[in-house]
Amino acid sequence: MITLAEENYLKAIWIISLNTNKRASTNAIADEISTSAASVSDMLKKLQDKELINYERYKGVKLSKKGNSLATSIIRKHRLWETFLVKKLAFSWGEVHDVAEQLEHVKSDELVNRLDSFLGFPKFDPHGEPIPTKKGKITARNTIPLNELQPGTKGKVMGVTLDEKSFLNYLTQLDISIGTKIEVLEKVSFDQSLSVKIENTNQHISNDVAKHLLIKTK
Amino acid sequence: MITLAEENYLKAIWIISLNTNKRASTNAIADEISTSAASVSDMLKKLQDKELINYERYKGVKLSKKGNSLATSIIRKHRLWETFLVKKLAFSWGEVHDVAEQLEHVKSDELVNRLDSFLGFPKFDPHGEPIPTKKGKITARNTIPLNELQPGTKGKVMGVTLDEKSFLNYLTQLDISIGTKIEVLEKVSFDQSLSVKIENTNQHISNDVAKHLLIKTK
DNA sequence: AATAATTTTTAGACAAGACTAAATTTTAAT
DNA sequence: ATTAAAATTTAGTCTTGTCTAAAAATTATT
Repeated sequence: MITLAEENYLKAIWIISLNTNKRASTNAIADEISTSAASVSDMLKKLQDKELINYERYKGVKLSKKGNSLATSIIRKHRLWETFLVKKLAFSWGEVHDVAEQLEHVKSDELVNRLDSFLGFPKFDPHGEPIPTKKGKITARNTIPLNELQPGTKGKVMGVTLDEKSFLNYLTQLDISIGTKIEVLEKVSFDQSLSVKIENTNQHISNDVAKHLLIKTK
Repeated sequence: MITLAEENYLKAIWIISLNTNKRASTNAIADEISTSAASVSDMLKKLQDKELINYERYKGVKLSKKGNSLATSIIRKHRLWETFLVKKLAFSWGEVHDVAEQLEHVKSDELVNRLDSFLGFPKFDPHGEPIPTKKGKITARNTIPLNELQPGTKGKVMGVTLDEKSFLNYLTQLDISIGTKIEVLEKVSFDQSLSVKIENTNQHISNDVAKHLLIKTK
């Protein structure tokens, strides 16, 4: 049986590996999970014993096949629940994360699969992140971060890559959500900030915001 | 902050007090929660410190106002989730208990209230048990256990008072569910078993089964 | 290549919640 | 009213997951 704490570690390692493609370091995990490096070290040993990760002292970790499939299923649950909360219970973007963080740990394959079916087997969650299938397959997104777009390009917002309340609230303020049409007008080379047209009104946004917005240019 | 274990204890005490109307004994709690009496003793002290119960050594416990309101909200969550599972995800009676047992511990008032609204503010769960409102109000049922009915009486099954897989599966086998019409034909005084007519076919059921079936005689 | 800085691990404690065995209190039975 | 039985509590351990401080290993810097 896998514990709640173990699940959170697996998820953290999964997320870090996704963003960096390297072995996850002890400190990175400690950071992701908001705990001490010592606690991480302890836990890594336990996960190693259970063969959920591939761990060498001082060298960081990688998920094992078993560990990866478990982590993927947690991500699947998290994103399905977020979809449920937004689509069915009318929560807004910013509010769902904490609740989904709890719901993702409910253990029942039957439940997840029925929820999946109830939602119509969605491929992406409300943030635009792909939802792994029952078998662990993840649909690739053909999108590009807004900050990499050339001036003059038009596209549609397909997702975000940062799940933070303050960020999502700011987007709401800018009138940006999934599906919003956006056009890059000008790029300031000094600070990489962008002038953009959002649904016919001009706005100026920082590179920090732009890099977390996923755009499909068709 | 209240822990998961504490929530389970409060719920156990709530359930025992409901059935007996007396102070809950240490052993009864240990039984309900499948743990040792020693563990219960330990926990009661902690709950006392938090003023969630009213506890005197060797005298059993009663929920405090605060404890009762917390327990009620857990029951509310449990029954709302069971309703969701059956009504929206098409689970059957017998399957929902274990999953609801996990879901009831998810912490978010917003979630519960939206779920309640999504389900149309149901007053009873799939087993016929009343669902406490947001304010803790519990609708009384005007029903009577089947074993207390006189021969010749007709009624409708409104609920069950035992949430056990084997029991619920047996009911399915007998073709009994919420809303089923039932008529008491004869009562065997030796073992209190009953001859009943269920949707036009005659069946014979034990007192043990009958006492857990709630009937509305109109 | 030697030293400094950083990262990671080990050692030792602690809190929550559980257990078994033993002691104590209450209740039942003679 | 004693004694026997049952219920409850206390004492002492154990596991999980966390922490701080100190030690060890790795990486960076001069």
